[in-house]
Amino acid sequence: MTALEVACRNSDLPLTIQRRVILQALADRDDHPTADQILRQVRKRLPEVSRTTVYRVLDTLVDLGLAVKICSPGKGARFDPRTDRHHHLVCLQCEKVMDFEAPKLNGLPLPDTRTRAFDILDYSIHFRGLCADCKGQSRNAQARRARRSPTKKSTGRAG
Amino acid sequence: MTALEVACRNSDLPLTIQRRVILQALADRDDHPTADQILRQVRKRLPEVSRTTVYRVLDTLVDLGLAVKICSPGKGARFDPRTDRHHHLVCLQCEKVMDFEAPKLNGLPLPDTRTRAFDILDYSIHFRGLCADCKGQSRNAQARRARRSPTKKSTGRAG
DNA sequence: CTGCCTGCAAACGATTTGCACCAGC
DNA sequence: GCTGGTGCAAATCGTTTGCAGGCAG
Repeated sequence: MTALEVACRNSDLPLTIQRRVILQALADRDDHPTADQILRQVRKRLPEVSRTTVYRVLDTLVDLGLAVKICSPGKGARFDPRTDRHHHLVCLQCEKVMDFEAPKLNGLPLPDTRTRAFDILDYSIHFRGLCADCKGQSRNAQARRARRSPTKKSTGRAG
Repeated sequence: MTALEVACRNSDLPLTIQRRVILQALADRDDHPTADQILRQVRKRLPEVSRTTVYRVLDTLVDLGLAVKICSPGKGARFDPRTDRHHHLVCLQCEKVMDFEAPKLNGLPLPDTRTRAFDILDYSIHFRGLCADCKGQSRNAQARRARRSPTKKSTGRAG
């Protein structure tokens, strides 16, 4: 938790209780929670905390480099307490995002983007697929199809 | 545009004007537009089209495998007409997402996720950094800091 | 003709904003 | 004590839903 103190001092930011507790709540999880999930967890310690503050503080933590807002297919923003290089398993069906360690993939050469005038600072690989919970069920399209016409037995594409 | 006809026939879906035009609008861009951006573009051809329909059709196109909902750090869902393997440059500041070709990175071995019970179907690499427009300006944190206290000259961390 | 798709508007959920008060430095 | 962070509630933005009529097959 010293990292927060250092970062706040460096940036001339007051070190509030909320910032402490929210960072702690985030650090305690590895499931890339949304702001609302953090809110619920934070309220166990600080029942008074407002949703607004959670949003603002999470934003601040990202600024400070203590957290990362991850890329996800869903609608709610999600945060990751890990700022080191790591990768993700993204379920195409339930949109869950899991951390995935693949040391062999941590040393890829950063491609040359000079022609694009883009400064690459880091990378992460998104492995898209189906998580354990979803893979048993059915594929994306099939699920939706079924939902739309439950009585009609779809002919093909069972594979 | 035949792909849409085939897909609709395969799935017993009517081939509506809206589906044609929305897919065309998406296919015409490579900037991973949001539903709203698509809406604006589609209305040039079909002024009557409703926002709802755009959302629904984009969803359908994803089902049909004619588009992909991409992972992005922003709040609005974004769609990609490309379904083949490719990678992305993600600007940490403006949250723009650009396609990035890196043939050398298209053949990575899919890691073994049996222990995680996760079926990997594909992957894509997110290169995070600063785009041309943003890199001249300032780093993420600095930009926000400046916005908060415009008069105060931040000391350090220029690197 | 029949059913699904579309358009409308309202519901809904996530996030932001303005303002008064309180806490950290 | 001053500054700016926080809490509240309302505004805003993105997305979804229920229903009536239109169009593709």
